[in-house]
Amino acid sequence: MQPRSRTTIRDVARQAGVSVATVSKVLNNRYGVAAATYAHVQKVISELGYEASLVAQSLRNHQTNVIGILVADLEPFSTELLKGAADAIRGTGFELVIYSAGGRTGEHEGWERRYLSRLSGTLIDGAVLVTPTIVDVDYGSPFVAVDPHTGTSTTPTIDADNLRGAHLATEHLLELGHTRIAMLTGRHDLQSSRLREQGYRQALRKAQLSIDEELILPGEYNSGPSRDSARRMLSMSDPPTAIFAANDISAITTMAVADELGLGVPDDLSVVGFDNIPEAALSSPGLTTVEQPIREMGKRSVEMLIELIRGRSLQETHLTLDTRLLVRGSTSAPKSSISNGARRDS
Amino acid sequence: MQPRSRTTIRDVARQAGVSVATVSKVLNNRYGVAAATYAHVQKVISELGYEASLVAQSLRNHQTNVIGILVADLEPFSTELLKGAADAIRGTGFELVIYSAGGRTGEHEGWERRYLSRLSGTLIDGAVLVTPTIVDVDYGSPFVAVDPHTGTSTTPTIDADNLRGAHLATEHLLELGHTRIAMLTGRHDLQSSRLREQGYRQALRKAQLSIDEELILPGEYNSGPSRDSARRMLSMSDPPTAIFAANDISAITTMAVADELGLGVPDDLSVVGFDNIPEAALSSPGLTTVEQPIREMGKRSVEMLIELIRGRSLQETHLTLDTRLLVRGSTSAPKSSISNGARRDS
DNA sequence: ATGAAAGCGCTAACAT
DNA sequence: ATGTTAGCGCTTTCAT
Repeated sequence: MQPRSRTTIRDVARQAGVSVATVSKVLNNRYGVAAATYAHVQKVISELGYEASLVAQSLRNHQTNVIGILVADLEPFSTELLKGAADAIRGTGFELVIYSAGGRTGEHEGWERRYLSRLSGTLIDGAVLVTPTIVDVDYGSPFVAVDPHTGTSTTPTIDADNLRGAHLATEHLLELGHTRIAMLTGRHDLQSSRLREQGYRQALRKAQLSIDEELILPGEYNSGPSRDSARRMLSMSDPPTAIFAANDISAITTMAVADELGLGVPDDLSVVGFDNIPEAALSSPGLTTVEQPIREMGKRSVEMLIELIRGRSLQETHLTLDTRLLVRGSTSAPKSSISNGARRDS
Repeated sequence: MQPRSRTTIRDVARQAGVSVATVSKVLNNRYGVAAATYAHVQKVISELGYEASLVAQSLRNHQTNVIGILVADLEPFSTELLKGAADAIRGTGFELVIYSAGGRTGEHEGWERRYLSRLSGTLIDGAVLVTPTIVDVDYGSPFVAVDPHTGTSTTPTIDADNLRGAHLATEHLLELGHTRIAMLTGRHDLQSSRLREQGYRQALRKAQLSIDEELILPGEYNSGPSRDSARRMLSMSDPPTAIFAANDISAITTMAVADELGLGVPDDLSVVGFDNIPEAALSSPGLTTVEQPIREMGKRSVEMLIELIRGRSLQETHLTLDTRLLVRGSTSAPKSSISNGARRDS
């Protein structure tokens, strides 16, 4: 019933009455095969439905034409990035395989290391690492980091202008007249998170507003912690009139919490997110957010990687893509702005 | 600067002053190694940061403890499914790699065949195939199909109760009093699509309503075609008061088109989708839809596959999971129901 | 307890 | 034009 094992090049050779070397030549379009033999071997190959084993080829050759992309988990950000990467791979002659650590990254600092060591040099020619924890390691084959944990390094890196984005978001709220602006921060181990908080602080300072540390609570880029923190903020005796969340997941969660507490967005509370994941446009009201060109980041990372694999040197090793503010319905002037008149003065 | 190539078992052996066989024994916790030697080799391994090459191991062993999941593209459905699969893999001792054909499946009927032939028997112990075109092939290693193109086969298959789901959706609209109910169909090459259309037709027939073929237009499970068809429907002289879309993407697109045409949902038009992708809850108004337990499908498919890999026989080879109607804000009684009085009579 | 050697499926250098 | 052979990194007999 079941064939004992997969068809190998030897099965083809035997069936065609030639040597394995000849079959290999046919497979790889090498010269030195008579036209008749070539055709005959081709015929046998398709009859048997034979495909060369990627593994055996990988072990033998050192070019595999496969690139890997490692993500910590499959959430909207990484999914969008994967789409961009998949787009970029088309027509390059490379194939893409994806490894997801399945959110277990907390358990192992350096989760990506194990994967990469096992794969590089053989199965894949290089890899894109999304939010890697370690970057200054020699993995034996080229790689590109997207939104890494640490800032400066010699590793080719792609990120978005987190500092400026956070600045824009906060300024937007300031311009609307808000003065009590809270922040839901991200994952402190990630550079992007630290920069977003920094941008927020800078904008407030620039506006001569004192920073109330009680209004800076952890969101962890995640729904659970964001829910708790949002609830705490909105239950304060003097709650903020606006919240800048470090990513869209946190922002959308915040809107849900506001709704549960009977607060209207944007009338009673303005909310700004960061990322512009597809869900941001669909929420109600639409979420004002800082757009990161996520797909573009995926695309660029693959392009950079292919350059490296081809042995070419990169024009720039650190690519920071622009962010921009996208105003939707979740922000407006605070109701109280009339009573305190703060904005009028400026 | 760059080490010439990756660290191999021979490097470890040389460095530790033992043979490769001994290193291999240490790696695989085999007996027959003195405690002192064991410890020493371990030390060298970690000093060198050595990890065994997956490829070489795969070639040698025939068990790899890696399972593959092949998707045609990364859209919300497959992404949710991947999450379910990633959840299920945890703690099983297997790893998961994902291959995305990147939407190029239209070009090659049987796209999955090539991948699978190249990988099975070596790199992966088995695979989950999402919406595969061909199913009755022997790929040399076990696989499970999710939502395949063809219906009956001996291949282990997972799908949801598409027929019943479509029936429920249509009945819901009928109960609300709609009589002009249009349908945006799916991809005709997929079984799920044909069953959803069939469920719709059955429900109408059961309600003694004649089926107006002009109200059945293609959506292709995709945004572009859905947009065109929705526009056409809603511009008719006698437009439908409700639309059942074969998936949520089509449904959400339909709502956007209604909005553009100045029609309110659900006041002027009721919309029902299918799938309950995360976006369905976020749209405004929330989308009434038929819930498919997508993550559960991913989870079950992995579980089935592991059973097969372990050589156990399956309790049931065709698993059809339940679907249920999820009523949100996008459906209501038609405004015209008062004037035509159709509902009052029933 | 340790090591030498064969072989997984394939390709490439080197015969013939 | 075709075949023989070595070897990619690893595991596993089978000697020692």
